[in-house]
Amino acid sequence: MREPVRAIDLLDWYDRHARALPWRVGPAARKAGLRPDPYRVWLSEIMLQQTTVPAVKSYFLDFTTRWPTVQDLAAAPDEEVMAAWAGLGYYARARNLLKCARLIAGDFGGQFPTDLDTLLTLPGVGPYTAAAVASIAFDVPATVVDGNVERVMARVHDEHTPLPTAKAILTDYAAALTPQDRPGCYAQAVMDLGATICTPRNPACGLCPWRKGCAAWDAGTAAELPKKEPRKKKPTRLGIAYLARRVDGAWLLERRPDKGLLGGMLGWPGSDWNDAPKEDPPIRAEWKALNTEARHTFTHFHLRLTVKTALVPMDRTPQRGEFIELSDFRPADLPTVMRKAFDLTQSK
DNA sequence: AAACCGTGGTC
DNA sequence: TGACCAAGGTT
Repeated sequence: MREPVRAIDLLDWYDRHARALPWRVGPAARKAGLRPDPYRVWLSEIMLQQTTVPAVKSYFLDFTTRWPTVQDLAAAPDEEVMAAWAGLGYYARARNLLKCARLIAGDFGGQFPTDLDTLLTLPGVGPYTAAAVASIAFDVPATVVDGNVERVMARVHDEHTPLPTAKAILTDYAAALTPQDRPGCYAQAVMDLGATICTPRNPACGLCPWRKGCAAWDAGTAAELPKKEPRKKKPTRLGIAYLARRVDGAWLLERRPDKGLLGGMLGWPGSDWNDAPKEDPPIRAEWKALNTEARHTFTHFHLRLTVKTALVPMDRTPQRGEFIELSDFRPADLPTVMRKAFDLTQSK
């Protein structure tokens, strides 16, 4: 007979093994009555959407240093925030981040709502993030369901239904376990368990506080759960990027429209990305293709980008984009694919 | 409701 | 190289 899985056992484990993270108030301090700043909880949760903890850390420190409060962030210019987000990916998050910050600073008097329904109305805040903010910042007993929780629940219940079909049942399992006491610590504890013990590969079941209640442990199936529907193969698309350098060192760049891929970000003028991209240089010049192409993989396709360069005189006007002075140009402000193209012009 | 939306690490 | 994976949300 298997023992029941209980929140209290996970909380005891969390009290001893909680990860120290820049946005986290640890279990001891929380027991003393401390809670994290809701602004920092919200900001970290947006950054952590489909993004690893190591990738987020430096961005979180940079954002909270430059914009310590939601009012500071709300007052920041769009371009500065987009540049600060560059490299983190999923740029709609940054656009929604600003929308949300301005909404909170304006309509909400600077205070984040504490209830799920209101949180869900905020741009960029879905079921996971609403539950995370409610529980972690306010100790509302809401249930977080992220990839970690799905994996832990699939294993505890030895659920073989593949995702995403299994999402609803796994959510029910997770909700049934959420305690009324210390829901904020509990939410972080399940995710810590998934991140450090109940990992996708080679789970450390020997160290798991829930092993005695885990159906997959009994069945020996932990490592193969959760099941997932097979993914589609990514097609390869081709493209051309035009990197024009003016004789004074300025670079020709173009702000991308808010909608679509890399929306709102700075980038090199270029062709569409498809099977047969058309030549469409942004300024009259002698273009030379580099011998190496920039390769980059997006969420749903591979890109092979031909990089063309040209040196142009001071008095020539571009048809698209605008020249940015060398002193104002930082490659780190570009999304990664654009930075890769730039890096190719700097090598050798 | 399936498709779209980034990136870096790992195996 | 390539496939998989990571604290999802929007349309």
